[in-house]
Amino acid sequence: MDFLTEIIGTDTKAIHKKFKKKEIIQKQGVVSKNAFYVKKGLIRSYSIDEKGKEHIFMFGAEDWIIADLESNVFNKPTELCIETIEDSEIVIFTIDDFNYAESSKEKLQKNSKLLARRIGSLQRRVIQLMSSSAKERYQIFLETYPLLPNRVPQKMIASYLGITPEALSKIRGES
Amino acid sequence: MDFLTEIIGTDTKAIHKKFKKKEIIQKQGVVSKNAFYVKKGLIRSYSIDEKGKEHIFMFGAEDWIIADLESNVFNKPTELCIETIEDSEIVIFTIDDFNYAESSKEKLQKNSKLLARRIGSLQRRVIQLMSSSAKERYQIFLETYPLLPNRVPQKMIASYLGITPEALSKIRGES
DNA sequence: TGCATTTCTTAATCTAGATTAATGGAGATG
DNA sequence: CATCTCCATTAATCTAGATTAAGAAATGCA
Repeated sequence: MDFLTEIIGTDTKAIHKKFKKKEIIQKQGVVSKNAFYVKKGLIRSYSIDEKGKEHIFMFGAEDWIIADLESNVFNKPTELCIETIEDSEIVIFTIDDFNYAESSKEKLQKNSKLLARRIGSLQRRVIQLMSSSAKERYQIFLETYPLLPNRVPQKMIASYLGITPEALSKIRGES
Repeated sequence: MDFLTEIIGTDTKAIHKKFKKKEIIQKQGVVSKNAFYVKKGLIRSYSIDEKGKEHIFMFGAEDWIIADLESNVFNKPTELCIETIEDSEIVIFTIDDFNYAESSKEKLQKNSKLLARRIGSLQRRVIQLMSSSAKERYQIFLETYPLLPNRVPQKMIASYLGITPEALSKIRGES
C-alpha cells in the first residue's frame, strides 16, 4: 500500500490530474475543501501581501501534501495560492477524505500525528525566522532540503527564506 | 462540561498544580509527554538560541494549552522551555490523554480540529514574520491579543515579535 | 521603609538586508 | 534564427532595527 492510499484510503472521490509548469492549482481567497498530494513534480504555496509581493510558504515535492488546513477545517477563505513549479501530477482530495469520513480510529490517530509533525516544522520555522540570520537560514534550508536547490529557481528560495534575490545572491557568493 | 473536560475527559491521570510567578514548568532538552492547560494565570513557552538569547514562541493565558507537540508525539527532546509569568494554576496531562487513549472518534476529530487551528495560526505567524515590519506585527499583536499587553512585560512582547525591547519602545513612542 | 535589581526609555552609532539600477546570460516564442 | 522576456548577479545607496550606553521608573526584598 502506498503512502497516499494509507492516508486517504481507497474508496474516495480523489481526482488525479496533470498540470503544466506554472499552472495555478488553487487561487487565494476562495473557500476550499481541497488538499493536494504531489504524486510527481513540484509545487509551491505562497501568499501575496498588500504590496503585491509573493512570499513562499512551502514547497511540495513528491509525496508531500499541501493544503491550507485552516481554510479546510474552518471554512475560511484560503490565504495561500498554490501553483506548480514543474509539470506535475497531483491527487486532489477533500479534507473529508482525510479526516472526517468514516475513518477508523487508527487512521484518525495517524492523521493527528501528521498534523503534529507539521506543527513541529512550523514551530521550528517561526523560531528560526526570529533567531537566525539570512545566511544561517539559507544553510539550514540546504541541509533540510538538499534536493530542492537544483529544482527551484533562486528567487523562489529567496522568497521562502524571507529575503530578496539580491541578498541571496550575495550570501551565495560569500560561501 | 468545561473546556478542559471536553478535551481530555474525566478519567485521566491529569495533575492540578499551582505555580508561583517565574517558575519553570518544563525545561528544554527533555523528552516530555506533558501538555499544560492553563486554568488560571499566564505562562509562556520560549527557546534559547546559541547566543543565550530567549525567543518567546507563544503565550498561554486562561483556557490555553501549551505543549511542544512534536516532542510529545515523536519523542524528541523539547525545544521549548515553559515558564509562568504570573502565579498560575496548571493542569498537567499527557498526550496519551489528549489523543491516544480509548478516545471516541468524535473526540479524536475534535482534537484534529484543534491541531488544524494551531497550524493555521502558525502559518499566519510565519507569513507575518516574512512580510510585515516590526510596527505592523506589533499592531497585529495588539489586535489579536488585546488583553495580553496589560499582563505581559514589554520586553517579552518584544521577544515574541522578534525584536529588541529598545525597538519596541521606539515603536510605542511613535504611535 | 530603604536599598538593590530589574525594566523601560532615550539617544548615538552600526549593520544586515532592502532598494535601485545596470549587465550578461538563458529560455521561451515568433 | 533573432528577438523578447525573465533570471541571476554585482554594485551603490538607503533604512529598519540591532547594539551599546546611560538614566529614569518600577519592582522586589530585607
